[in-house]
Amino acid sequence: MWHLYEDVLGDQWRSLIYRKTVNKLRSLPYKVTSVEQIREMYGVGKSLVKMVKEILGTGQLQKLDNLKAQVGEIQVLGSVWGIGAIQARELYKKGFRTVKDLENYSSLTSMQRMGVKYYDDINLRIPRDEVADTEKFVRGVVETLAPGAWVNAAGSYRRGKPTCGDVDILITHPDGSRFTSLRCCTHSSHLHLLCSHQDLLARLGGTQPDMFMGIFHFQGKPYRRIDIKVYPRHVYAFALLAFTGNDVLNRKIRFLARVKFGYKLSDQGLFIRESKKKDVWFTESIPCETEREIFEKLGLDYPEPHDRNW
DNA sequence: GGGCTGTACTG
DNA sequence: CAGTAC
DNA sequence: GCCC
Repeated sequence: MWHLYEDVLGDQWRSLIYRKTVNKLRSLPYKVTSVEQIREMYGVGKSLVKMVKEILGTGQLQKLDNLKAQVGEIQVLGSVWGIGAIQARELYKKGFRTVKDLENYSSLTSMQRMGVKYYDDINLRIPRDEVADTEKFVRGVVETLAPGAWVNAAGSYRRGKPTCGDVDILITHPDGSRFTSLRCCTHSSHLHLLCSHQDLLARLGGTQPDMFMGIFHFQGKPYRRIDIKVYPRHVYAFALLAFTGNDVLNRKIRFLARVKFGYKLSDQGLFIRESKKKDVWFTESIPCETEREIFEKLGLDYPEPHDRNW
């Protein structure tokens, strides 16, 4: 249901609530059999209780069935990488119905084109072993470019998930002076190094040289979504935290950082908000070498990556 | 009623 | 800027 | 959607 709100209706807030609630109920140590078990839960209000009640009673949810019927084929369009709710509806209006319909449509962005081309592969889950192999492979390539560099697969892989939706790789170098050579990793010239192994298919996004978002083809496996990002060492802990996620955890701690401390937390640091009269600006980042330090600065217990699946 | 993370890309 | 993605 |  939250997919519907995300991909078709473009209601990110309902989508978020539904997703959070499903995860919440799923993570309970018992199976929900009565609404009394959830009535008091924070973040579960009248509407959700009602929905759960209906599901428990009838085994289905009318609202969802109606929605599905209404939305029909638009959802498929909205589930393409690079196509959001608005474009999905636009395309539907123009007569497109399936992903295949989009194959020869010229007015797609490069991201959408790739999303269409590899639609089936991209939507497959990736076994974590394969992510580990990919990480190892990238590490090998990077090592030849900048010996001593750190290469870590983040994302759901790092959170210990058995399968992943994409591969998210972070790179840094403990020696700052080596960093410049490292940034080349995401430059097209060095992506060619990866390409020469017939593994990296295409470059996309990021004129900024330290990020790559694209498609990866590895060892005859299906085509996979991969992000590679290069960060300077002094920011690495923040990047690792941000791209390990999950996103709900990020939002939670960023929100807390702001309202409780007046901080701004992002993948590039922890900044103190300064203001004088109307002007607001931020300080240099509070230095943190490790994720643990970041949590400490925010007065939070350190959660292991596998405890960040919110 | 208004906020709900913060950042960067494309077009 | 809107739209999309992470 | 929920919470303030």
